[in-house]
This record gives sequence, structure tokens and C-alpha cells, in this order.
Amino acid sequence: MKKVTDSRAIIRSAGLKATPVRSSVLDILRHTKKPLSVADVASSVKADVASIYRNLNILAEAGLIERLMIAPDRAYFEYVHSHHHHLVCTSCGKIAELSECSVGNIKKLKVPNMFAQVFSHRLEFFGLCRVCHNA
Amino acid sequence: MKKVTDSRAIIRSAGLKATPVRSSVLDILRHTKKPLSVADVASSVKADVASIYRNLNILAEAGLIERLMIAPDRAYFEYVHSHHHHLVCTSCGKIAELSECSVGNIKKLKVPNMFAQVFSHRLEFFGLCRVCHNA
DNA sequence: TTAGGTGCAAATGATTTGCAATAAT
DNA sequence: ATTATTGCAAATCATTTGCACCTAA
Repeated sequence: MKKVTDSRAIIRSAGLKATPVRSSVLDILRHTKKPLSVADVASSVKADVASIYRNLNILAEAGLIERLMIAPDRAYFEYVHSHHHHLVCTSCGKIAELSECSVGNIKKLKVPNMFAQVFSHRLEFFGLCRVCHNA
Repeated sequence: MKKVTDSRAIIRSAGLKATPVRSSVLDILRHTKKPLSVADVASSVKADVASIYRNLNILAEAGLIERLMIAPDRAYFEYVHSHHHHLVCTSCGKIAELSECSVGNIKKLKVPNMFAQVFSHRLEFFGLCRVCHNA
């Protein structure tokens, strides 16, 4: 199952060097299309963890992946493929993707005077998965 | 400016002991009504930082305050006074409170099968404040 | 009294950084 | 050739924990 576009090409299009670690990191995230913790990525990308961190930050900076703040103690990253939100189990951390975005038109937002622009939003729902609910 | 209801009473109503550190922590958050980092709280509450952390967790557990995940590297807590969301400056971290909640009726949400219930959501907007925008 | 809280110091765990060697363009 | 990346180890930083002492109810 080869991707239509190679991760290396995507990386170069972003003006970055296509190194093996960086390509692998983007590959995993592109194939999974789910939020992965750094440990998740590291378990798939046999490479120095420091290097994985560096690449995750660079890829996020470039806008190819997004850093989520859904867990209080660790970072999650996800390949940017479509605008959507998540439903997180507060007990076990399981994450489900929600296809629809229920946030109304961002232009209707009453932006406080102290702000000049708003360019994104993050919406996360919290609840309990069936497993934790029956435990 | 005395609060209508004392923090100590609120704490006791939640079935917790009203200790000085705990009361002070809740006081600061109640008076500020803004998201504060642990360092912010600590600078106002002269007490052992470990104790402050313990109390923030206990108060959040009791539902009196809420732990926000708006910064990737540190926790922010806010007194639970009304349902609202935030607008965060991605450059300097400045936070503005948004009075309205633009999230549609949570009951319309298509909950994935693997989940049993959804009880909350968190919505954060990101942008640039005027100061950072003009820098 | 007694369960629970506090301070202090040490431990933990995620993330970052300095540096010399190595690879991408 | 140049400039960025990698691996390794050490450093950082936020947060947690063990323990002896103290306090709210």
C-alpha cells in the first residue's frame, strides 16, 4: 500500500530536508491518521527519541502535523488531514475521531479588542468509553 | 471586598477540609476568575509548591476548579464560574475569555459506538494579540 | 483523637540541549 | 562544500511522592 504522494516529497515541498527519521515520523502519522503520543511514534520509528522530538516539533512548526493538548502530561501529534475534533475517554485515554465540527462560523466570534486575529480552534469532548463505563 | 460566600465554606460543602493552603488557592482563583498557571498561584500563595500542586488536583477533582490544557508545557487552572471558552495568543500566551459558547447542542453529537457517554467539552481558539501582531 | 494536610527533599518523567560525527542538498 | 540532522549523554523543568510533623473537625 504505497501512498499516492511520498512523505519525502511532502517534506521537501515544505522546504525541509527529507531525512530518514523525519520521513519515518511523518509516515507513521500519515498512515495512522490518529493522534499518537511521542512514545507511540518512538515505538514505530526506531531512532533516538531526542531526534523524534526534534522532528515532531519541526513538522508541527511546518504545519504538516498538529500538536494536540488532550492529555495533561504528554504530547500527542496527528497528521493534518482534515478538520475534525476528538472524543477522549477521561479514564483510559482512548481517543475517537469526530467527523463533524460543531463549532459555528468562526467569523461570528466576538473577538476581544486586545486580539488582532483568530486563526484556529481546538475542540475536544470528554467522556467515558464503554469499557471504562462498565468497570 | 469580601466574597459573598467564603472559600472555606465552599470547600467544606464539597466535603473537604478547609485548610489554609487550600483556602488560599481557591481564593486566588475565585478572585481572579482567569486561568492561572501553577507558578501564578504559587507566587500569590506563599506555601510549599508541592502542597499547592496537591490542592490544585484535589480542588479540580472536586469540580471546584478546572484544569485547562492550553499550554503544551504547563498546567493552567481556573475557577469554575460559568461555561465559557478562551482565546489564546500563540505568541505570548495571553488569554482572553469568550463569553459565548459556540458549540452546538452536545446532544446532536454523533457519539462513536465505543463510547458510552460524553459529559464535557473544551474549546480553545488561537490567534495573535495586537501586541504580538504588531511585532 | 484521628484522618488528612504540610513542608522539605528526593524521585520521576517528559522534553530539551550541547557536542562531535554524519548525511542531505 | 555547506548546513542541517543524528545519536548519545547530560541537563531542564514541571509535577509527584515518601516521610515525619502538624492541624482541622
